[in-house]
Amino acid sequence: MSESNGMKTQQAGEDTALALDAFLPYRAARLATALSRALAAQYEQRYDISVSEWRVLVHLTQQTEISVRDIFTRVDMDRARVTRAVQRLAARGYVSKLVNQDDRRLVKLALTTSGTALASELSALAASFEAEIMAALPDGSRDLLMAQFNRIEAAIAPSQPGSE
Amino acid sequence: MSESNGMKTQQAGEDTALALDAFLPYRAARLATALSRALAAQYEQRYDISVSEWRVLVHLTQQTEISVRDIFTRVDMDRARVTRAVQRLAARGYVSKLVNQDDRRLVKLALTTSGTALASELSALAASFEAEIMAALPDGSRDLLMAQFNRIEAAIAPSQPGSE
DNA sequence: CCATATTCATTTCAAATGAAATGATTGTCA
DNA sequence: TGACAATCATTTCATTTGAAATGAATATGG
Repeated sequence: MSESNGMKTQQAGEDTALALDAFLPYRAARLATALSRALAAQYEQRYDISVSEWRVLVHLTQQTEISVRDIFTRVDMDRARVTRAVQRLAARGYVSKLVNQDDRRLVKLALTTSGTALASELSALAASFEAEIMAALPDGSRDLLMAQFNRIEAAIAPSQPGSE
Repeated sequence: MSESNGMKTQQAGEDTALALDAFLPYRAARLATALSRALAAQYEQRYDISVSEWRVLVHLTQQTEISVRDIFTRVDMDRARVTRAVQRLAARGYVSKLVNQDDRRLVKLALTTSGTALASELSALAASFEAEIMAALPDGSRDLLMAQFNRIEAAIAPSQPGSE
């Protein structure tokens, strides 16, 4: 680097300073990546599963015979990401992918036997990971947090452009 | 697609099902991207500023004469991301970049006059964005949320491998 | 019916990302 | 002092990402 420059610099006035540490969007992002990293550390190498794949697996645990669209509309991933996660899972035999004969544009996804087994292990891991964290919070924190999250998401949604 | 396959599929047992909608890491990630997207929609095209750049700008608002390291250790971005955000901001005259003469490995970052002006506008935008959301929550929710976030992050940290 | 629009899943392509390599500088300690 | 380690910012490179293009299938409306 060598850009000796003569630009004037200036300290921001106190009035305009935003407290980043108390700014919700920033803190939410920081929390999310911290949680995601810590959890992923527990399964990524052990099971060779990415976050995207994990989400698809868990989603298939809740509902089977489902399409790519069903997943990405519910799971905060775009089409491409779901498609790619499913490809990797199918290639490894965890997920079966069939054409829906009622509407041949749709794909019919389901866990295979080994996929079900894997999802069970991952779910157990995830549950205990979360339990460990919640243990550090007062009772009832989980419900309170979820209620707050719901309200925040609801407050954002209205101004959002149509979901697609 | 044509992989007609004969894999057996199987519905996961109820006992192993994880409620994704009540799973903290997932909900935190969903909340974070929703907030980030909604906020970014307000400044990205208008000011042509990315999320990374926004974070660097706001951080420089809090503390000036700072190094790349100072930022990425506090702001949940890796070195490369900070370096690149700073490059773009410097190229556009919002940030000045000088060599720290006390330790010539370090860079000395500061907002320029126009950078300060931009940061002020962005901070105001961010504050009102957040205020609008918090208005939808009961009084005291912000402090409660921050306290919960702090506790959760603290609960994660111990098991984390060294910060680098 | 046929033409056109719409809805899916996938692929393409450019941009963003982050881990590791690099080069420059400073610290350490024998 | 002089070798070696450590630290910092940047760059490199392979991977991931997501917006838009594509192709296939279905819906719609004349």
